[in-house]
Order: sequence, then C-alpha cells, then structure tokens
Amino acid sequence: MTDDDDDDFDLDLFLPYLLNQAAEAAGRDFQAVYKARYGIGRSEWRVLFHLGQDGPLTAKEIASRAMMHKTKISRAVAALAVRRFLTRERSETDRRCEHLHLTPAGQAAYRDLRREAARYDARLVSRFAPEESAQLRTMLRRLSGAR
Amino acid sequence: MTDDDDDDFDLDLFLPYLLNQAAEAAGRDFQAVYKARYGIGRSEWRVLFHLGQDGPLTAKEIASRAMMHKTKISRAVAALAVRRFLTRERSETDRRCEHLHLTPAGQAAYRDLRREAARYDARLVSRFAPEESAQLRTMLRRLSGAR
DNA sequence: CCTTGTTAGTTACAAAATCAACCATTAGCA
DNA sequence: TGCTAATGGTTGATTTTGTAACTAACAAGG
Repeated sequence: MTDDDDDDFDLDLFLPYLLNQAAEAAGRDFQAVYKARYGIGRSEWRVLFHLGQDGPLTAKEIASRAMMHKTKISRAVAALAVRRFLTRERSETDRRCEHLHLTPAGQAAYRDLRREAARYDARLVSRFAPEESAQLRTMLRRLSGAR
Repeated sequence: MTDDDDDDFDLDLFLPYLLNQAAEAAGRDFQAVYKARYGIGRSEWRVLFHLGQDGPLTAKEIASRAMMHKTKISRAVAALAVRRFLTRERSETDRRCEHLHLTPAGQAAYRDLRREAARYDARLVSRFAPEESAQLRTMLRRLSGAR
C-alpha cells in the first residue's frame, strides 16, 4: 500500500483556505475605512455599493447580485434607512416589494467610498503586473460561479 | 470638471469583493462536508488541519500560522477536546502554554478530511490550466501577506 | 524577594450572522 | 370566485464572532 499518511496535500496551498486568508487580509484595511468614516458594516457597504452602481433596486435584486441572504439585506437596508442613506418606495405594481433609492447623502457616501475603493484596489494590485491582476480577477470570477 | 460620477470603478472587479465571493463560493461545499461528517465548524477544521499537518503545537503557534485570533483558537480547541479529537498537555518548561496533540480519532478525522480536501481542491482547479492555478495560488499567498 | 511588564490562554459581554417562523401580497388554478 | 402555494420582506431566537477584561505564569530590573 502507498503511505496513507502522506498523500500530496498541503494546507497552505488548499484553495478555499488560501482564498479565505486572502479575502480576510484584503478586506481588513478597507473595512476599517468605511467603518470609521460612516459607521457601517460589510453588509451595509455592499448594499450601498450595489445601489450606487446599479440604480434603484429591490431587496431581492440586491440579494441575487450580491449573493447575500435576505435577512442580511433586510437589516442592512434598515440600518442605511436610519442613517438616511436610502429611501424605500413601495412598488405600485407589486406591493410586496419596495424600490430602494439612495438619497443625496447616500450617493455622496457611495462616491466617497468608491473613490477610496478604487485607490485601495490600485494599491492591492500594485504588486502584480497588469495582466496578472486581470487574470486574477477573471479566475476569481469563475470561482464565484459568475459567468 | 471631469465627471465625478463616473470614475473607472466596477464593484464586480473590486478585489476584496471578488475575493470574498470566491472564498465563500469555494468554501461552501467543502464546509458542508466536514460539518455533516464531524459536526465541526471552520475554526475547528483549521485547527485540526494545522495539528494534523504540523504535529503537536501550542495554541499560540496555531494562531500565528493560521492568522486566527486566540479566542477563536481557544474555543476551537475546547470544542475539539470535547469531541476527543485532541488532548492538551501542559508544558513542563512553561506552564502557561499547553501542547496540543491529536488523538487517534482526531488523526483519523484529519486524514479523512484531508483526502476529501485534496479531491475538492482538484475539482476546483480542474477548470484552470495547471500553470494558471499555480499562479493563482502564488498571487493569493502574496495577498495574504505570506512570504 | 518585590515591583512592573509581558505572554498564554480563558471568560464575559456586545455585535453580527444563521435559521425558522411569520405577515402580507400575489400567482396558479380548479 | 376561492383555495392553495409561492414570493418579498421582516422579526425573534439561537449561535457565532469580535472586543475587552481577566487569570496565571514567566521575565527583567531594582
């Protein structure tokens, strides 16, 4: 029998592990920015960005784009509404769902953080060659199940 | 002024976001395996793997390798001890720390999950060319701050 | 020895995530 | 119509995680 105790596995090369470590490391500092500047958490940040980028959306639409659970969305939206970063407008055609709009304050926060995100991203990929980072993004998208 | 509303930023290309999505997607199915099979969570799994791979370690050593906070380690170790996957042995030379050993049951679980992990990893990278996935791992390591 | 400081690890409490149950509304269809 | 099922969204209970404060042991300098 081949040695059962030593097949070719190295934890430090295990992809889910690597991805977690990298995601955590990459997210930490940026998280500190939006937390310190607007007192919001990750869910709130995501909702803010999706709304800022893709116009008014319903909670359901955000959930499917961000692959977030609906309770997270619900609470994030509530928190952003308290901060007057968005307004909810019940749909006329289907009164179950509501369209979420960023207020001017919300848009301002979005633009500010987007600028910050762009700089942060640039700093992250500065260690790589341009076509390397492009390929990295492509591969990550594929892993995310994106098309 | 250049249009403030449209600098070149796309959320779906933002690295921390991509990394999170990919990490979540990649981790989900494997998490289901060790959860269903041994009823342990991510922290427990990590501790188990570090111990299985790098022999007896103290909590501190695991923390530095896995970049996990010590409270997570502490709880994960406690949970694994309850399941009799490891034993704690107080150090003679420094009675603050304890050396953590996997029990035979712990080693069996480790080997089983390692095998599973290897297969899982292989399946993940099967979508990429071999040198692509190698490069991916390298870049992720760099992002994690690893040397 | 006795401070003072540091380190390994645990515990207590707050914030966040998960899960299930729950309205209100709409859709399918007899 | 009127029944049932499904959907968008919220809420509450439970668990998980993160943050501080804490204990116990060591270390260094007086």
